[in-house]
Amino acid sequence: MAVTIHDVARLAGVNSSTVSRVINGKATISPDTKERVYAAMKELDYHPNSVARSLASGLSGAIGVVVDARDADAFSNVFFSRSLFAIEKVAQSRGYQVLIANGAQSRGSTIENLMKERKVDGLILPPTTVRPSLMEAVGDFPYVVLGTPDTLRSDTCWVDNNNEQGSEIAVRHLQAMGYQSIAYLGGYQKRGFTRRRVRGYQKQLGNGEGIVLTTDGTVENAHAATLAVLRQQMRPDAFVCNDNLAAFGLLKACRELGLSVPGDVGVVAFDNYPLAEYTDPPLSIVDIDTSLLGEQAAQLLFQRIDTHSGNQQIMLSAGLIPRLSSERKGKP
Amino acid sequence: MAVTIHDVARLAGVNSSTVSRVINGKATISPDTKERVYAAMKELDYHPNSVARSLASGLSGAIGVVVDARDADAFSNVFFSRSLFAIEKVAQSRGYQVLIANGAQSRGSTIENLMKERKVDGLILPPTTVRPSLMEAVGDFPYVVLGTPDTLRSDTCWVDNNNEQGSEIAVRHLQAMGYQSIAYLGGYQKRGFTRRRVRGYQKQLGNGEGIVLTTDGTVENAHAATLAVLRQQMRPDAFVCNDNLAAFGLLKACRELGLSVPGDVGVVAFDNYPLAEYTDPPLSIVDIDTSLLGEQAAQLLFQRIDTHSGNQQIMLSAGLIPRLSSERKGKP
DNA sequence: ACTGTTCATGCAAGCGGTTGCATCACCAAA
DNA sequence: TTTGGTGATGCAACCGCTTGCATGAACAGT
Repeated sequence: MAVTIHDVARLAGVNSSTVSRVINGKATISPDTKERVYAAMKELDYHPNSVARSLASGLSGAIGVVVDARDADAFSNVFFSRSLFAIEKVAQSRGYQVLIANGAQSRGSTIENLMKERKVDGLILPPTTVRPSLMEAVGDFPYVVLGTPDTLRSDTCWVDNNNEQGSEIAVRHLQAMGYQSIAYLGGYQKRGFTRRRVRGYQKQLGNGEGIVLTTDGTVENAHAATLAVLRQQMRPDAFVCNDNLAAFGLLKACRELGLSVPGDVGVVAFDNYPLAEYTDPPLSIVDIDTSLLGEQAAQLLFQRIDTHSGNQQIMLSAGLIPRLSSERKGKP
Repeated sequence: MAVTIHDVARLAGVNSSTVSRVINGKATISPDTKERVYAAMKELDYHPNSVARSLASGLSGAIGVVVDARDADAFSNVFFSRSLFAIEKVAQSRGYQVLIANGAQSRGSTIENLMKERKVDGLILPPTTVRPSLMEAVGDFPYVVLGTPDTLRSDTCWVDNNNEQGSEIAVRHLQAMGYQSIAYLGGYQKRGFTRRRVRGYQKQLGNGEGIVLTTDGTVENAHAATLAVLRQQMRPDAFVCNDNLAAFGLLKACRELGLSVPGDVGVVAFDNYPLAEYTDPPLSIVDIDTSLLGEQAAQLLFQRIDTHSGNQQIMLSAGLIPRLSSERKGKP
């Protein structure tokens, strides 16, 4: 049916193993033969069957990226999507495919199947999936966690940004701009990265200080929570927001109460969504280079696939993008 | 190394072909044998090697989703991400893997390689990739276009939402709310879906009417363009925006000029981004069910994979979600 | 001229499944 | 009993490529 390596070999007058060697370039082949083989391949429009290759070589030629997405919008999360973009880029440059799988909507164990059925040569996992039971099943199969796993083990390989430090620079910035009563808004405390952000916030403020407003992650919730707090006598004059959605809720509450941002209230939010620059006022952001995160994760994964070693933890620093929302207190 | 079907066969005291038949369930096997085989599989923790399976069966067990993404944020595009989510769901229910590939950042022809190297059994393509040259190479390989291809051919299978009708309901709604001079804001005219939206807008207005503001798709551009137009003597009193970003630019311009939205200016935008509900004012939206779009595309693709027939074009209608931004003219 | 290397290539055994055909036991119908 | 059918299973080829080992030619060293 399709053109095979044997057809090429026949046309070039050589053995199929020679053709294979030409394709893979890992043997000495006479220039003359090489040329004939290339000509034959071109003439027949030959494309090697990647499945047969995988079977013979024992490598699937794909890596898997697992997401823990319950609803459709989880995929549009910039963290995931930018990382994915970068991962795909690295994979493509290595001739690898990227396979995505939603860990949340499967019945069985997606991850185990992906590895045990040899569908992928390595995995990029979200921290939520990393539990002892899984780790046992995984064994020394190459994987990298995109984020910090809750159960820290020295043999787990991960890439994350420094959430604690991100909060610290946010708080420091707000303090430098003259804000004195800084609250932390948002996020499920269940999530590891949120806990770390809160910890960084508290650390920077000094012991026991601070107000942490926990929300369920929705804009409404952030709106309601801040509305309540801002009505109090001793209201905070600045907020570090766990994400852009929380900031949106906050901005809305400020508008409703006639509080000016900046001036009355300073705001810094995590994650540089495309729209963050265009809110009213533009949001100051703790920026995380999620592309770089993805790139590093992919590179680390390939290193592990190649060498079955290279156990590393990579922590990237967050940067601050100051915009109007955190301008000096009392200015307008 | 790994457990194979032969190991299972040996333990169960049968031939490997019997084990294969048990796994695939497409032959009569005595209950007794079946049980022994299952027991052996469980005992050895056997997982069939999907690569070997693919080779023997001639099916890769994966579908490919191609994106045309130049920058990292293209992946976070709700259109893409919600569709992808739905596609993955359908694929998973069929035991298929989803492989993503960026058509824009590859050197060679991603699409051709994906099919010719047998990496996928079918493809979901963006309309931008559908050119005659490719179609020839594709032959009768199963694929579905997610969007309307520019070069319409009756044998091309696609799923799209009705962009013309989307504009029409937007205009009709604004008219019903008392707005009289409605402009269309945004979008590269190069993109097919934008052209269709503009066409629908013009059609609903009647011949030759209307103002179309073309932008490069950025918020800045939309901002600048609307700022200029709104300063004119005879300014439009409403806008249909090609996307949420354009609406953001518009809202900013209105704020700066002291125009109230709604009241002075009415706004309806395409695409229901999560934040659209929380802008100031909340945006009225032409809503496209991208999840459904993805689901239909995947189902259609599987139908074609199964039967190599089922040539269809599916067009879904858009709906309107009225919010504050298009409230009655002159109200406040 | 003889032997040891090196280079280029062929041979054939896998990789781990699937599947058409053959086989055999068992049972019903003639 | 003979014949035909049917259900359960084995045999072995095959899917298309990779790779260790064998072979033979060419060449250099002595």
